[in-house]
Amino acid sequence: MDIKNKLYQGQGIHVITALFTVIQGVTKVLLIKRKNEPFLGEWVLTGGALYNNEDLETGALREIAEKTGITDVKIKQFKAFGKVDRSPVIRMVAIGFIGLIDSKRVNILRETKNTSNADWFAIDQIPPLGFDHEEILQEAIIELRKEIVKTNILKSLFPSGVTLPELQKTYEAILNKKFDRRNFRKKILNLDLIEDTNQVDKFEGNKPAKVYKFKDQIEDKDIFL
Amino acid sequence: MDIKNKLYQGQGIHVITALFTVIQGVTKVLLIKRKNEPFLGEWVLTGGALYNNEDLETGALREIAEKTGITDVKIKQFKAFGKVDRSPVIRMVAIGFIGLIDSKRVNILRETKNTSNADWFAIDQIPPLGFDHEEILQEAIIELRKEIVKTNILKSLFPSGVTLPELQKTYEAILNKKFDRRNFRKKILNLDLIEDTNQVDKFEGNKPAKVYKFKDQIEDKDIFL
DNA sequence: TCAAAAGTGTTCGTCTTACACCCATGA
DNA sequence: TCATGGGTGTAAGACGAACACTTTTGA
Repeated sequence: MDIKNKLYQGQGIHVITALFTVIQGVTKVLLIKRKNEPFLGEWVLTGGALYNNEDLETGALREIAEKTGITDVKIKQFKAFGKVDRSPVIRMVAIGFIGLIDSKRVNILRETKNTSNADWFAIDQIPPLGFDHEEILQEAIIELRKEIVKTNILKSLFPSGVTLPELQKTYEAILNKKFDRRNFRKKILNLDLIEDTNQVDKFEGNKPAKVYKFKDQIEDKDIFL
Repeated sequence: MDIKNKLYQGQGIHVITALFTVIQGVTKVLLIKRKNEPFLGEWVLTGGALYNNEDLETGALREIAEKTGITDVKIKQFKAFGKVDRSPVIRMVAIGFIGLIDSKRVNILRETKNTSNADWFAIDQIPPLGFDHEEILQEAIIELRKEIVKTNILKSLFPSGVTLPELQKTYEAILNKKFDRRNFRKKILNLDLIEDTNQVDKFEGNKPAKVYKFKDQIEDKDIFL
């Protein structure tokens, strides 16, 4: 390989995470306002250039930690984005991740060295985004919907456990669909993603709900049986 | 973005395809013997450096065309591989693709400018591979198994149609599993991937089989109903 | 005792699995 | 007419959808 070959010289890698949360039944994504060129002043997803000394996931987690202070997110790589002109500076390929965090755990850094603002936006009320982040976000939403029915990715949203009614509201928010309570319970328990703790969650004035937690390990289902 | 920053200067992108075929009930992958450093003389998957003027898929297809002469393969991006030390020259991130081709259509170029040999290898008899291609191949096999039950990716293997007994042998080879003939028919037809043509395929000495073809468009199934 | 929210079971239709016989062809 | 391989149906169990009443709690 000739590292001076003009055909492929001067390339770079982005690691970009669509970081979701669910607040009061609304699915939201964290957006950051840029403080530098290119796309100065525009909103983008969490992310940036991958460093030479870190793996893809490590880089994505570093960017998340810089913007949110959160260090224990589960993220999942879902697709690479590499249109020739997706970045105006040099040829950049973006590796896209999704992740979920409990928004109550985050104190969003409103201003950092590279960003002038940050906030949660409902996924159906997204402003114009810089780079190709609108495309990345749309694919991220699809991936998120696939992941929550197959993996324990929602564990990051409920680190201390969740009741089935809460969980149902979360699924309904992310999938944008309503479920019958009885059928939801059967289905979600059949997915083998969560397990009963022996605690109950007391609210005022109504029957306490059982608390479940996401398993640490999910076994893969057989395909095509 | 400071393009001279040492933290992320001097990166590059690989596009790598695990190109599969099925020959007489055996799933095989195309491997190439390298003629240059690094990994001179070692076997690797089809691929190479992405050029600055091409999208990811375009680059992967160019590499396939250079090695096989085939230009109408369906490929699917499935994962990026970015361990810090996966390439010994400069920091390279690989974008992994899978694809299928009918081996009868290929005259493998045994010798090209960059490669000294090329051949099909059964996926359970793979020699040591250069770079991180063993890892890429293992994940590619898993992806292939998922794809053939959800998409028309097998269309490239049977451009002129296929009978159900042929198709069953193919699924059995790729999934490494046997099926009951009657149940296989029901299941595959239910997947809505193929449709009846009104032709039959005559062999000698037995009942002619109906010919089906893969649809061009597969509609996505609802998740979680 | 009431309001609010959680918990639970049954029926029906559809899909999954296991399993055996008939059909069309060329030799 | 026979050997080879292709095509089809049915019964039993599992899963998905629709649907209503009972339980627990605090006010």
